[in-house]
Amino acid sequence: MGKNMPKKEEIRVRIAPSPSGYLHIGTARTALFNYLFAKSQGGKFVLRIEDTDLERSDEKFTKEIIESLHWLGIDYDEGPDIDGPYGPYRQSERLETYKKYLEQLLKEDKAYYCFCTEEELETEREAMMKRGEPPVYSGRCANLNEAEIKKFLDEGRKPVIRFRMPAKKIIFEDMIKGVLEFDTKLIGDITIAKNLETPLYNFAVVIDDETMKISHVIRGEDHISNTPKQIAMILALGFPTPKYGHIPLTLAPDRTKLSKRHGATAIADYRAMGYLSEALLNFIVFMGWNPKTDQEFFTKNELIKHFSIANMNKAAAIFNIEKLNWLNGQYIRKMDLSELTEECIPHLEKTNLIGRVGDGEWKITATDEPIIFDQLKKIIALEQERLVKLNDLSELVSFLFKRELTYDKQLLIWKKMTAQDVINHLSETEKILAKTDKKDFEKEHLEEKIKKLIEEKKLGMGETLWPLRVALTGLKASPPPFDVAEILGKDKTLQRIANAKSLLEA
RNA sequence: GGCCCUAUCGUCUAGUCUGGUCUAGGACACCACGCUUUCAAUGUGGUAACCCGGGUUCGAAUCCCGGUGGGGCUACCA
Repeated sequence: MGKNMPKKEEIRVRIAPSPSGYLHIGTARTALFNYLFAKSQGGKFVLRIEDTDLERSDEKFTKEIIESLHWLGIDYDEGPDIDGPYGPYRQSERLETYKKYLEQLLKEDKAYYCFCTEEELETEREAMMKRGEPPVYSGRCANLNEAEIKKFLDEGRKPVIRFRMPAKKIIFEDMIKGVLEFDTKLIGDITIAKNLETPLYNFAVVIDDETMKISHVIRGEDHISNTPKQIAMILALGFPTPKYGHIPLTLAPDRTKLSKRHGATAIADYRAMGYLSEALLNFIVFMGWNPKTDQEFFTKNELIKHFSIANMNKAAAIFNIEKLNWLNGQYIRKMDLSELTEECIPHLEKTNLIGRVGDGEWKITATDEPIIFDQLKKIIALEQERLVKLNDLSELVSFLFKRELTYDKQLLIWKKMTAQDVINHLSETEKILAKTDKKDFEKEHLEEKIKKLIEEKKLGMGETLWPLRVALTGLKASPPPFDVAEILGKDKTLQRIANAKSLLEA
């Protein structure tokens, strides 16, 4: 490499959530695309916390955002908790910087103080809309003289700072949407700060993106209309313009912006429901992007390898939970059993089926019996191919943890059997099981024995297996009886069969 | 109201730039069948879409124009 080669401009992108709520699906998706864009090109991804609105910001949300991002594996290179060369990464800690540029703009007469009250502006806007005009600021305070200013100040009015919007066409090429054109006359002089110490969004973004050397601004398309405002300020400040890419929004099934009213919208909600982060990531990326092949499963590294912003869609996508569920089930099935068990244990604890008594030791809440990891693993194996999301688990396996099963005795009866038939069939299997050694109480062995019995005595599969299964589970849908018997163990298995028989006799 | 974005199965989408190979492909969901003691998983098959109207062209999902639908923005929020 020649020493005189110009250094290639570093790719730096960011997400800039405001800590006024949990990390939202939409924000996470924007973060993912930024992350993939950066990582696929050796760039840097930064997290910036936009907490200029102190009223609505809360540190607990900053923490939560960081945690959710971490859980998803969307790792940033610089952020509030990972220092870098362009920090600090919270807007509330960058006030000096904004002030400096605010003063510059004021001094150069590219911004001015506006004394209009919110009420005055409101009525003005309404009137303009009524007349079918774009609701732009009238410019009433654009050229105030000293006496007028003094008068307003004496009235006790608190001014805001407005940017003097030059009248021009602003054209930029969006990486996703193509060439976009705006007329600033329709925008007018926008407010950029409440005062020197409290900048407003559009201004703070411009300063931060420049001072953090952001090369590409990739964000939701709800920001398209902010872009000309920001470019106008960039031009006034003499900054270089970053490249823009506006990604389509994700919508709820009713085609409106995803919100609380539609149910879960926070990443943390999905985590709590037992969605796997890999599945969620895989799902989210497919709303708006696709590899142009039939491949549907992607690891994070594969995504990095295959991602291209040119493959992004232009239209909004609707959040389809059915597909997420399917994907999550697929990921669960492919998961290593020990790992899956680790993930599942907190859900069993949360529903109080088991309680932790020590390191790697639990006890069954209903019976006080101890249970170890390997036993839990067997239980998870039972449901691995049935699970859609982890918090469905407890309901599926609770029959294993109960002291006694309660169910309708009619459930024991297979098709046209009589109660006596069922008792007889249960007795046959009971005999075989009673003769089986405790250490041979293992599903393959049991299956072999019982199927042999069925064949020899011509008992019928359904007639034998259905009552047995119900006796052991109390459920009309469950895993096979052999698997259940192994987990239950000889004593409980026999006990449950006896219970079923007495239930029928009653 | 104004400005902007957008439009292929119910949903996610391929195909649109470079018109014919598209009687429009894949996936989810749904339905049927097979396997099966039940559920699940799995296998096979099926239903299902180019928003509408003009134009250009031998030929349009693809190009052009006009509608319509959906979405976003229009704050002293971000």
